[in-house]
Parts: sequence; structure tokens; C-alpha cells
Amino acid sequence: MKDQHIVISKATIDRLPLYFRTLRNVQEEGLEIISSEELGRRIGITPEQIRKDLSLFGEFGKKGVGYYVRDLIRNIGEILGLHRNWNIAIVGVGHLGWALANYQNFSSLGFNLAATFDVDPGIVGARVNDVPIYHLDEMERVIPEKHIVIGVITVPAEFAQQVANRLIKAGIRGIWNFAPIKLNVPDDVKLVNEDLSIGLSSISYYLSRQLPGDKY
Amino acid sequence: MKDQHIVISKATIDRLPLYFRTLRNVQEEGLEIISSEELGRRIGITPEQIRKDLSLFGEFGKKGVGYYVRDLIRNIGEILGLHRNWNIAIVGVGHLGWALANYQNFSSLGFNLAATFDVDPGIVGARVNDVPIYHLDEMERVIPEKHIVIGVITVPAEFAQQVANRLIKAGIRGIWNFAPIKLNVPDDVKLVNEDLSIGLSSISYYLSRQLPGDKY
DNA sequence: AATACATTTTGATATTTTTCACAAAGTTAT
DNA sequence: ATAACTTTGTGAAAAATATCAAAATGTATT
Repeated sequence: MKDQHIVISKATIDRLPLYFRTLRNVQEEGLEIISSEELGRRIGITPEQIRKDLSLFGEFGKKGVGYYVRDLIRNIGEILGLHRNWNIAIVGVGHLGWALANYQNFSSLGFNLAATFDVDPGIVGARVNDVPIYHLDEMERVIPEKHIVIGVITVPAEFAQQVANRLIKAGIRGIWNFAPIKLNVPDDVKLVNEDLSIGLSSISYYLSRQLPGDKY
Repeated sequence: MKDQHIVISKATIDRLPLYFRTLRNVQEEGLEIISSEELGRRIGITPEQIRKDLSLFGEFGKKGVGYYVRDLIRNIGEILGLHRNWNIAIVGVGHLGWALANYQNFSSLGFNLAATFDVDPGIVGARVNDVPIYHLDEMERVIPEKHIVIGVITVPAEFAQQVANRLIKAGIRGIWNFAPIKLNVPDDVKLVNEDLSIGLSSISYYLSRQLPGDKY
């Protein structure tokens, strides 16, 4: 294992879930060993990149052989902290919050939806995917009680900052923000923004250059 | 304007929607002029980065003054092709497809949801956000008919590749893929993957290092 | 047992991206 | 009109990231 203090780049961290997912697919196919070459082919990434990324955390492969799929899944899972079963909460049970609450892939990664919050009296008290919908005002009680450490913000942009503030006050350590706005959070809270407009806009950008009919 | 043939980095393209969105907020506040300094402060990015990014496309600012908000919005909008009103289709009206169909931010960016597709007889024929839900088999007819150029894939991973194939055959030019699988598409089709597991996994990674109780 | 082959690990190199620093150009104050 | 600010645009430097190449190690073959 390498020095804990070298900083791993965000690009590397973002590739690890890709390796993890692909390896689990590989495992389901019954393969026990895979080379960086073959893994790279399946992900669409160079084998050097994969080996370099992994080497930042340790030596997981076997020269002349490749990587033992099961071991590598376990190792990457531990690197990503996916063996811990994090409790998460979704704030804002609108269309997107509802969809995320029903997204099955999260539980398979070790994330356990423990609570959702909203203010709409029409849905507070009901359940989504068998998880209770609490009123926002119960956040300060429910979050510590259920040991929730990650909050998902799917409220309209104008409420996102105050929701973030309350989540943090309630003890949350990580925020996954879907509201299209810049949130201010203290340094010890990990913030990840999921900006859905970027994906579509970038498709638009590339198509504009490919398709005729415009100056760009 | 710069040489059309220099390649703009993906990182730059991904920042433009951020500039665009923030500028529109600034405009709503009534500001007519903004400096790269202030814009950077609001986005959480250095002003040099903003100026460098913009300079790749032209000279949009005024020395000693800043950027005229309205002009810069128009210019970035044209760079991103957001002035074109793209017709898009969503394939897979499950929880996520449903949520995206109801996501209001897209229409404000010039994306027009023209059709959705599914195979579930329980929903085919109905409407989502006032847009018809067609059967998948109507894709080949509806997509050219409605001049749809961008397809959003929100079907389970195991069907994603065949959906992509059919979309492409039907004439789609860009694909926004939410299925957690690597899609193979021809070079002239722009593919953008939206991998929702990356965001959560990276929060898990950082929290694992911050919180006690594990070897990493 | 020796040779050929496969594959990881890793230091070195190349490339890409960001930051720096300053000239150029515009504005404001005296 | 001049001087002091302000802010952009951009070449140069620095930093970060990815690729290359070769040593190390293990496996398969003769």
C-alpha cells in the first residue's frame, strides 16, 4: 500500500466506480481472472490507465496473470468505502427524488435509503420505496437517530442552500446536490454536484459543430 | 473568433453550461455587466479559467469593464447550440425517465421533449408531462417524423445497447445514456454517459478517509 | 531447465490543463 | 490631459494527468 498522504486525483476516483461495476459484470459472467487489457476494452479506457490508477492504492494484480476478479472487487470496494453500508437520506420527494428513491443500483453499491424528507402535506407520512417520507422539520431528529451521513438534495434551487445548512447542522457529512446552484458548505463536508444540464448541453455543443446550419 | 479546428477540451465544454446558468441568474438579478472575478466567485472557479475558456471562442469582454451579461449569454448559448431548440426523446418511462420528462430546466435550455417510448402496455398511449408515450416499435417512424435528434436512454442496462442501435438507425445524432453500461456507437453519434453511481461512490470514498473506523 | 511469452508495476516522458503575470485597452478622478 | 485604476486577453510557466517503455515476475512450452 502507498503513502496515505499522496492525493489521488478526482479523475482516478471517478474511474474506480466504473472498474467496480464492470468487474461485477465480469464476475457474473463467471470469469475469475481478468487482465487490464480486457478490462480496458470493456470500459473503453487504456489498460495503462487502469494499472496506474490501481497502483496508487496497492498491488492488486499478479504479473503474467492479471487480476483476480473477486479480490479486485473487494479491494476497490474497500477503497471506495462501499463495504460500509452508508445510510442516506433524500430531501425533496419530487419527480427526481422519487426516481432516485426507487433507483435499485444504489442499494447494490451499499447505500441504504433510511429516510426521505419533504414539506408537501400531501405526501408527508406516506412512503416511497417502503421508506418513510418525513416532514423537513423532523430532519434534526431523524438524521442522527438513523445514523444518516449522506444527504441527497433534490429540492428546487431556491431552497437548496437552506436545506444544505440544515442537513449539515443535523450532522450530515456528505451532500449529493442535484439543484442547479452553487452550494456553500464547510470544508469537512464533502459536496458533489450532479449537474444534469451539462450532459445535454455538451451533446448540443458537439451536434452543432457536426450538423450544418450554423456559424459554429 | 479563433481557428475552428483547435479542439476544445471536454473540461471547458463542461464549464460553459455553468457559466450560462450563472449568467442567467445574474441577469435575473438585474445586473447588466459582470467581471470574470465576480462570475468566478459565484461559480467557485478562478477568473483566469473563465477568461481562458471564453478566449478560445472569441473576445466577448470589454477591457476595464467586464462582460455584458446579455451578450455573453447569447454568445455562450450560440457556442453550446442552445439557440436551436433541439427535439429530444426519452426511451424508457420508468421512474428516472418519468422524472426527466418532468424536469423543467431542460425546456429553459432549448430542449423540447417531443416523444417518449416504452414497451409497457400499461403506459403506452398515455402521456407524461403532456408528451405522448409511444411503443418502442414506433420509434423508426416517430423519430424522423418529429425531427428528433437526441435520444435519452433510461432503460435497464440489458436493453440499452439494442435501444441505442434502434435510435441510431432511426436517425438520432446524440445519445444521453443513463444505463450503467458501456454503449458502442458509431463515431458520428455523440454519446454522453450520465453515471449516477460515480457521484455517490466518490462521496463514499472521501467520507471513508475522513471518518474513523477503516484502514483506508 | 531453459526459453518464450504474458502481464503487472513503475520510473520517465509527453501531453494536457491550469495558473501566473503582464501588456493592452478602457474608465474614472484630478 | 494626465495619472491612477480596472479588467480583459494571452503567451509563458507550472502543475496535473496520461502514456510510454522497460524491468520484474510469473506461466507455459519445449
